Amino acid sequence: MEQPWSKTFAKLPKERQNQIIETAIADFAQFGYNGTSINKLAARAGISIGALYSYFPSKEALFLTVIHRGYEVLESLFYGLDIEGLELREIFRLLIRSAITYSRMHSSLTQIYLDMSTQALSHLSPRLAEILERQSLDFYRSILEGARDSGQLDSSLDIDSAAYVLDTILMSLQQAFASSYYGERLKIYQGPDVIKKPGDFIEHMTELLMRMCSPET
Amino acid sequence: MEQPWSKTFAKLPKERQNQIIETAIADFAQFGYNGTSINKLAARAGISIGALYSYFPSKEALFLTVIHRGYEVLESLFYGLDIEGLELREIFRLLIRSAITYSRMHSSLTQIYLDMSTQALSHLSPRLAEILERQSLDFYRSILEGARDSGQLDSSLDIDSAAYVLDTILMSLQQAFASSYYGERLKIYQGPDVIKKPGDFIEHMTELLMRMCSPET
Amino acid sequence: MEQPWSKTFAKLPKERQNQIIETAIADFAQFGYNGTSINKLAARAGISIGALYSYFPSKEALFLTVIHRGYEVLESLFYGLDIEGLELREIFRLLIRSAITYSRMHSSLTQIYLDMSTQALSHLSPRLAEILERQSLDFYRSILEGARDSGQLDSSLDIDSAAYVLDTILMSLQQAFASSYYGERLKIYQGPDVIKKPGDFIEHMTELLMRMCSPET
Amino acid sequence: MEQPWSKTFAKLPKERQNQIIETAIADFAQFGYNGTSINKLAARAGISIGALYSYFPSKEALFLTVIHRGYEVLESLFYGLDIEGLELREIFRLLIRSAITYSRMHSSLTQIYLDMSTQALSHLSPRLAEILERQSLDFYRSILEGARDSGQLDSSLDIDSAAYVLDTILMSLQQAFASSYYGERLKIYQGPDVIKKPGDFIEHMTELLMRMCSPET
DNA sequence: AATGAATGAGGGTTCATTCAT
DNA sequence: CATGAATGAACCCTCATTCAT
Repeated sequence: MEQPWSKTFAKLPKERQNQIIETAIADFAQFGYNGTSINKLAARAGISIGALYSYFPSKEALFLTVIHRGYEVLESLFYGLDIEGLELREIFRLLIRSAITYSRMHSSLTQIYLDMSTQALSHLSPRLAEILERQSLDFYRSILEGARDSGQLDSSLDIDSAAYVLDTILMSLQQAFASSYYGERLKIYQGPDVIKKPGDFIEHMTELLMRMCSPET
Repeated sequence: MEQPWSKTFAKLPKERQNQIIETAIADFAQFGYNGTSINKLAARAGISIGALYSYFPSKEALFLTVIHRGYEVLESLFYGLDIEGLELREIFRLLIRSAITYSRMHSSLTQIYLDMSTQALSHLSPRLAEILERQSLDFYRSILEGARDSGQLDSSLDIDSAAYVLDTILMSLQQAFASSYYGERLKIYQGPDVIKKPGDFIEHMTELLMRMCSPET
Repeated sequence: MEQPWSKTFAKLPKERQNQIIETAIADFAQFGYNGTSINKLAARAGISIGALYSYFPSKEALFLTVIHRGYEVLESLFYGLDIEGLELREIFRLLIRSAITYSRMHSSLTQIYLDMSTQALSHLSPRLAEILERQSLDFYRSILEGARDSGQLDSSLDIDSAAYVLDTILMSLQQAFASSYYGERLKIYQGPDVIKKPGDFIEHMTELLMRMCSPET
Repeated sequence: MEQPWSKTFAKLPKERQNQIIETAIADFAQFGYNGTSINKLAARAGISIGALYSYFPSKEALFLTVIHRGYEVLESLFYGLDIEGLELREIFRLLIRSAITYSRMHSSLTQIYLDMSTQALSHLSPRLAEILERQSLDFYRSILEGARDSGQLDSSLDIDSAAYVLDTILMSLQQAFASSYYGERLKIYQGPDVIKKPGDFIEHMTELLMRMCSPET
C-alpha cells in the first residue's frame, strides 16, 4: 500500500502521530467510516482541521492509514507468536488465545475491520483484502504444512480449505470479543459467561479444530 | 421485535410495501446505514418523503423493518429445507449449498447484515442478535442433536460449540458470495474461480465439517 | 438552454422568484462567481440554504439562471426598440442611447457578463456565447441589411464585420457605464464628465459609426 | 504604481523572478483572481509559501505585480512598433496584426486583463485603468494626430473618440484571440475559420477603421 | 392519508496568512 | 532569508425530519 499519509505526518513526533491515529481508530471504530466526522475527530485529537488535512489528503487517506496501522499490529502479533516445536493442539490453543487477546487489546481495530468489509467501502476491498488476508493465509498455511510434514495433520486434507476454516473461526472469535453484535451472538451460542470466562469455550474450539485436522487413528 | 412500521404501512397493498422495502434493501446494502439518504430512497421508491415518514417514524425504523424482512426470508429458508432422513454429510452439503444460493439470491440482505453488525449500529445489537441468531442456533442444534441420536455425531462433542462453528462457517460463505471484501478474501484462499465454480470448495467444506463431527472410527 | 432551475422554483410566486434572482444578480455582480458565497446569498435573499438548493441544484445552476434572466432582459430590450422607418443615423443614436440606458438600469447584469466572459468560467463559454451573441448578431445584421437595401449603407461593406464593430462598440459602452474599470477607462479617454453627461460622446460615436457605414458621396 | 513587491524580490535573480511571475500569470489567467490558490501557486512555482509572502505581502500584491509585468510587456510592444512614415491604412493593419500577435503570445496576460476589469476587483480599478489605459490613449492619440496633420484623417473628427473606438476594437480583437468566450463570440460573427485564418477579417477591420477616419473625398 | 417545500446544523475540504524554526 | 507547519473561518452542499397544504 502506497503511503496514504504525507511527509509532514511522517516527520511528526511519534507521540503526536499516535495521538492522532489513536483518536482516528477510536472514532472510526465507534461511528464507522461514514459516521465519523473529520472535524470532530480533529478537535478530539487536539489538532486543527487544516493540520489534519496536511497530514492526510482526505478522509479516506486517514482511514487507510488506520488500516495500515492495523496491519502492522497484526503483523507484529503473528511475528511474536512462538510456535516453534509446539504440537498442533498447542498451536491451535495459542492461536485462539491470541485472537481473543488481540481482540481485547485492539478491539477498536477489530471493529474497524468489520466496517471496512462493509459494502459501502467496497471500492477499497481488493486493495485491503490482498494486504490483510494474504499474510494470514501464508501464516496459517505454513502452520498446517508443518503439521502435515510432522504427521499431525491428515495428509488427505486440502490445506487451503483448512486454512480458510481456521481463519474464519479465528476471525469470528476476534469479532465476538470486540464487537457488540458478535459478542451478543456468541453469548447466545455459549451463554452469557463466555466473554468473561472463555476457558471452556477455548478448549472446545481447540478440540473441534483438532478433530478437523488430525489423521484418523 | 415490536413492529417498527406503522399501521398505515401495514394497510398498504403488498405490492407497494415490497416496492418500498426492496428499494430500502438495495440502498442500505449499497451505501450502508449512514451512507443511505432517506430523501433519495423515497424518490427511488416512487413515494413522497411525507409518506415514507408516515410509514416509518424514522430512518432507524425503516432499517429495522428491512432487518425484519431479512429475518422472514431466513426463516422461510430454514423452513423450506427438507433434511428429513438425510445423512449428516448430505445435510452439511445442503446447508452449504443453501447458504451460497441464499447469498446469491439475497445478496443485498447479506450485505445489510454486515453493516448491521458494525459498531456504529451497536445500540441495536442485542435486539437484532437475539432475533436473528437464536433461530439459527435452534435450527443447527436440532440438526446436530438428531445426528448425535442417530450415531452420526460423536457423543463427546459439545453441541453448542459445534453449532457455533457450523454457523460461523455458513455465515462466512454467505458473506463470501455476497460482499466484495469477503469475496476477495475467499478468492485469495481458494483462487479466483471459486466464486463461479464452487463445487470443489463445497466438497472440502463438507468434508471438514464431517471430520469435525463424526465419531472416531 | 435547458432550464437550470427546478420545478419547485418555477412554482414559487413570481415575487419570491425575483427576490432570489435579484439577490443573486447583485451578489454575482459585486463579488464575481468565485467570490460569491451561496450561504451568504441565501441569507441575504431571506431563504434557507436548503431551500436555495432545492431551487437550484448547484451554484453554477443559479448562475446560469441569472444569465438566463439577463438574456430575457436583453431580448425584451431589442424587442422594444422601435426602429421602423428611422434613418440609420437615428438608429445608431438610439442603439447607443439604449446601451447606456440598459447599462444603467441593469448595471449588475452587465457586470455579470464581464465575469462570465472570464477564463475561470470558460467551460460555460460555448453555451453562453451562442445564446447571448447570436441574437445580437441577428439583430444588428438585420438593421445593417435594411440600411443597405435603402441605400444608406455602402454596398461594398462586409456586413458581418460591420455588425461585429457595432456590437463591440455598444458592448464597450455598456461596460463603461456599468463597471468600475471600464468607467475609469472611458473617463481617461473622454474626461470625467462623460459618465454623467454623455451627450457629446453619444454624438461622436454616432458620427463615427455613420462614417464607417455610409456610402461615399 | 508603487512597487507591490518587496526589496527581497527585486534582489532575486531575474530567472527566479520570471519563474514566479510566469507561474502567477498562468494561474491567475486560468483560474481568475478568486479561483487562484496562493499555496498551490507557490508549489507550482517551486518556492515556499513563506518565501512567496516575503516577496509579496499579499495575494493582491502578487496580482498587482503581474499586472505591472503586463504593463511592461504592453509598453515594449508599443515601443517596438515602427510606424514611422507608414500610411494610416498601414498603421491600422499593423495595429490589428500586432493586437492579434500579442494576444496569441501573451494570451494569459490578456485573460488576466479580463479578470482584472471584473467588478470583484473594482477597488483596484482606478489605479489600474490609469496605468494601463493612459499609455494606450497617448499612443493612439499621437497616431491619429499624426494622421490628421498629414491630411490622412478628417480634421473634423474628435480624436479622443476615434482613439476610444480604435482602442475598443483592438482590445476586442485581443480578447477574441485569447479568451474562450470572446473567441466563441468572434466565431459566431465571422465563422469558425476566423481564428486560424484571420486574413480577411483583418482587412475588413482595417477598411472599417479607414472609412471611419478618412477625409471625405 | 399524502405531498413535498422548508429547515439549518453539519458534512468534507480549501486557503490566505502567520510564525517558530 | 527561507521554510512549511499550523490555523480555523468559510466554502459548497447534504439530509433527517417537520409541517402547512
